[in-house]
Amino acid sequence: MVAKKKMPERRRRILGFIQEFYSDNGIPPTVRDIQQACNISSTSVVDYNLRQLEEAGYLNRRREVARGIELLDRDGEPVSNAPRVQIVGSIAAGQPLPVFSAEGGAASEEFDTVEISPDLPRRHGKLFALTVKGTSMIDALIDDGDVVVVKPAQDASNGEMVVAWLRDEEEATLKKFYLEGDRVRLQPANSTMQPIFCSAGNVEVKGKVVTVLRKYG
Amino acid sequence: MVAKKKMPERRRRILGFIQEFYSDNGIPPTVRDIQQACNISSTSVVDYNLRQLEEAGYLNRRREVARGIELLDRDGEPVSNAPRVQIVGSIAAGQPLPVFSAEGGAASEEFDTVEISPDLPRRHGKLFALTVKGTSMIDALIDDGDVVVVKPAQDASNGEMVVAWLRDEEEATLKKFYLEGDRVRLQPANSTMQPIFCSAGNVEVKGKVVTVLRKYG
DNA sequence: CTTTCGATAGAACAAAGGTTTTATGTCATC
DNA sequence: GATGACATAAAACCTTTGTTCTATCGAAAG
Repeated sequence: MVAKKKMPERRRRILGFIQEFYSDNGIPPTVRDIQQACNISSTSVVDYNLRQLEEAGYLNRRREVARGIELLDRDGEPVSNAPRVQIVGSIAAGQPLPVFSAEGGAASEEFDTVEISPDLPRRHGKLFALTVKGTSMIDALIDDGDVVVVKPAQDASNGEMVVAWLRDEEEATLKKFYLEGDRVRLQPANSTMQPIFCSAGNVEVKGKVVTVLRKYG
Repeated sequence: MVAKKKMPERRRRILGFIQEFYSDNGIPPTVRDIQQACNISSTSVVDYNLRQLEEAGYLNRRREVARGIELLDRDGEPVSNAPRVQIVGSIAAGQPLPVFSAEGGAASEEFDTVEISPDLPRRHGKLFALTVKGTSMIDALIDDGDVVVVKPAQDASNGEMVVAWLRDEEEATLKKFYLEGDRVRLQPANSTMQPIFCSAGNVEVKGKVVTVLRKYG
């Protein structure tokens, strides 16, 4: 059994950045890209850390090739070049949502991600994902364990599926959004279920649902 | 309307090579990679042709960046190398399923396809997809218009989500499969719904559900 | 207190890779 | 035969980018 030491903070950050950069740009970052993004003073430090990461099996470096960094998965296989979005937290009735740092501040140390279709970020830009806990979204045809991919937004047009935060109830939910006069109708995706009505002031749109990912098996 | 002249052979070759190289290596080729692969005597010739291709909208060059070639599709959007699966038909209660030509003969050029995550074919091999018509699958958390990605199979292990054909009822459905003695329990994904029981002989497994795709907006 | 080791720095070097410059060849057109 | 767009060459040039060298620092080990 290979001992798994805890990875230094900076190293983890580097790994995350490579992932993000590759998703965003379709090509791996250079040593200096990493240096800049992670506030590292010298390229040699980046090189040092990359060597460590390579030895630990997290990546592969093609020598004598520019941008030769290749991320590996846990089986040592090259990671797919499909874009990935971060799972920034979970959503469940009654639980507060995680803070949305759409800008992706220096925070976000967890690099739990899901692979998505390349056309999603192309069409919608920056995205994030939430894990659904529990079956409270069952009326939106979303099951426990499903992952919801969301585009950040503060408002919505009628008929769009949104992540809505109900202030009074202190509850997050996924519903279709309809503004009707001074109140909002939140319609479950499931046509056999009844809508929720509440005052416009009570509804805070957090984002629009782009897709749902469900794992079988 | 922009006149579309026929592209010189060499240029077509270059374009093809870039595509192939990127698929194989996960990073775009350098000017010199192209030069070598296409038997071109000088990098300047490659550069010249790349400029032509860029002007014609086939690709994008990020200046002052190594390996900055980015292929574009007909809409001028970055091309995706994500795999696609064919939508071979639709599934709805009471309707026969389309014939499964798992081998996917040379026929069927006309079919719609959906883009999927690269890890799906990597894990499951050859796949196909079905459009869900109507809300009869609502108990499986699958809505009208959803697309179900399926791996061909003739049998299933307990707990797997399958495309099942019920002989007597002449009905296709999506359920979790459980063989219990001489009968089969078909359990909806939705835990609030009741299972269906029927004789093992009445159930014909057509495939295992790998994922569900739902479009919002 | 010294040694050792992981981690960080700064600077320079060297190879890779994008771009430019200048020259040549081809072919259709007038 | 001259003209000009189009394509090809060879070689140099210079920025980007990977790599190396040497030095420092703190914490754990002896």
